[in-house]
Amino acid sequence: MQHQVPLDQRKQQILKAVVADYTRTGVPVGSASLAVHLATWSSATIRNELATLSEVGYLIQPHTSAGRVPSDLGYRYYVDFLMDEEDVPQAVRRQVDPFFVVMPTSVEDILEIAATALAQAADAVSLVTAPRALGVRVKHLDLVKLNDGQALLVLVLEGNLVRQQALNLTSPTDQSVLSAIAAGLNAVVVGLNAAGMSRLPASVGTHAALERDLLTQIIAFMTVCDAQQDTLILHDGVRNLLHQPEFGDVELLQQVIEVVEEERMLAALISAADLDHGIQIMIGRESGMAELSRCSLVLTTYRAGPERRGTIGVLGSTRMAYAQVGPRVRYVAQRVGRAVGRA
Amino acid sequence: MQHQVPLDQRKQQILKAVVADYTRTGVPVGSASLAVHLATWSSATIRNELATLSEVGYLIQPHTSAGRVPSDLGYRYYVDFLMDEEDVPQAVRRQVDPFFVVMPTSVEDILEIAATALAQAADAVSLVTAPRALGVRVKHLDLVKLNDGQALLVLVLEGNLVRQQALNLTSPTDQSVLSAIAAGLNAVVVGLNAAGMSRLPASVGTHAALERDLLTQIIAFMTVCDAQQDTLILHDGVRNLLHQPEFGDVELLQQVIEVVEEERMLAALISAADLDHGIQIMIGRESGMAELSRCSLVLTTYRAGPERRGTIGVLGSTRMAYAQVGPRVRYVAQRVGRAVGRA
DNA sequence: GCTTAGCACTCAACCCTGACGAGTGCTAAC
DNA sequence: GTTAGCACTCGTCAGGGTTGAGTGCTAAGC
Repeated sequence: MQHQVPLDQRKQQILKAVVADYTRTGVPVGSASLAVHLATWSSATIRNELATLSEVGYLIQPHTSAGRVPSDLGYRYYVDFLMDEEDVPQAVRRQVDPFFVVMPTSVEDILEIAATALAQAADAVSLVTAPRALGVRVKHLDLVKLNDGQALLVLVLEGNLVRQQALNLTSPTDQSVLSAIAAGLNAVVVGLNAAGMSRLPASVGTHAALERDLLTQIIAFMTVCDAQQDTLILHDGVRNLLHQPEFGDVELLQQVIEVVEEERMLAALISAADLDHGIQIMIGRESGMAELSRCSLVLTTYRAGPERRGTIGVLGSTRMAYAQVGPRVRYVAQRVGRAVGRA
Repeated sequence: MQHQVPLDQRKQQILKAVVADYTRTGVPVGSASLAVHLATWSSATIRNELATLSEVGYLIQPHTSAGRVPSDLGYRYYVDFLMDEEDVPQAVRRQVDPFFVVMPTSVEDILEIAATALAQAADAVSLVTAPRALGVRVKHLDLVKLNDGQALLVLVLEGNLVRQQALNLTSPTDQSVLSAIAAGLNAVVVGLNAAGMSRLPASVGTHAALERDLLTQIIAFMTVCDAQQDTLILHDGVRNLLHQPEFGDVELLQQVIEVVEEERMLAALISAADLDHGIQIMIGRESGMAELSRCSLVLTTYRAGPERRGTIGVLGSTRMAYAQVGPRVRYVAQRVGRAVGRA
């Protein structure tokens, strides 16, 4: 594949017009219809330019006598240099905002709401990951006796993220003892993350051995939480793919839905994404997944604090309206960040 | 629509053969191919019988010169009187069982796993509701201070179902006070459901007013949990619909996926289902939802105790293999019930 | 030398047609 | 009551002609 050939002014205008037209109609765009929008030049001139744009790989002709369609590379050039991002329209804001006025208590609830809101706002499949627990601190913990051999650990993390896990008891232990241990741990453990907890000095007291053992199990569980966090992906809006003509082909649709439902593959993709600078857009084959060769991903980070970040974005056709989708993803990301931060 | 016309022996055999053939191939079945299976009669005889079966509404002819397809009513007759349920094959058991050997701690995790397992086992969309919280008892509760005006209630219900909710504090209250109140409530509240809690005598002690107020909020929240429980539906396996020829029509597919993603509508349907006797099968338009006119639901109840029941089942094409799907749904339901019961 | 009108050419999409065949209903004979 | 035979129906499919959108190329114009 060629790479980022520089374009003169006119070629840029034409490429931009092709993208705009094709995004709107979904039909390969020909020189004649371009000549209407770009009245400065005749269709013949445009035809010549289209030919060179095809040669350098920015446009593709589905067949000899068809119009042009932007290639992945063409979209890439458009996104990098030509796109004018559009403001999020009032109508969309009014659609999104209500989702965030009800104040849910848990981060999970917020994320689920966000997925629904974004799917609607971007008319695509939305993807949302939980804020990375790495660095997340314990707010409170509790131990509930299950039976002689087990106790249930209830962890309240920052963001009111509640996690539970069965812990093994080395010997039968009363609820009162468990409560005492929980109280003792709460005194020292609050505000620490997994790393901080493992640096705690050995405890003293009547139940030191048991306490130490439980703490080890708790630290292990927190590490598991960290790892799990990365693979959890909520999604919504598969229905939005269905009314798009490019997914009229059921084969294609099936592949995409399988990837979305499988989550694992998306998780790998998303965690590999480099999100430090605003929005990341992966176009077509750039994702590296054959199944998504006709799809693009628009991802960004939401921030609910210096160390609490998650990923949110959409998966849609390569033909999506990037100029609209980007800002909308950012808009929802901002709402989510704020909501998660409050929680 | 006609209703349940009784059939003689031969018509029953023919109807059964039509259902079997059509379920296998997805193609309207003609008299000739039936004559091969039912060697006792000639194709002409069968043709006559097919004609009467069509007249009474059990079969449908897509067009004049096509074979026959079972109508909703035909499937109903088949399911009620003709179907021989098949044992769940070893292969499927071996596919399902591993899902339930890892012991997750929370009911939610089990349900999610169950959805995946059932989707795979039945090759359809699986639907799982949480066990109804009505009658579910509190195992443990805890109060965590959020800020001067709010505390986080963490409820551990039977089945290690953890629920959290922000409660309002009438006045700024220290964590130590909250812990004391939690301890006091734990002493009286454990083992009670919402109804039982509202019958508690007025408490005494230093924080009686606050405690009373919080208890009211807790009871309100538990009631909300009860209601929410009914509308929560997990689903998995939308991908399984895609490789079925009847959903080659994207229109149809879109409607079905919309209903599944919407959840609300399914929740209404499921809660209306009468599940006291084993398995309930809703065929095509029996569900009353136009969008699902080409789909059937096979639902059953899983039991994790006398008062802890949820619904599990599948949504698939009307052309599904009822004789296989029913037992598989029951099989997974049994596993789920057991797993939830242990939790 | 860049632009553009003109023109021949290409090729998917569409429609029409006829052959095919799966399947039917009816009739008459067994 | 059953069945062989037959005319009939109608969807499917392949072939063929037409259409039209769109191209590339060329030659004339500015």
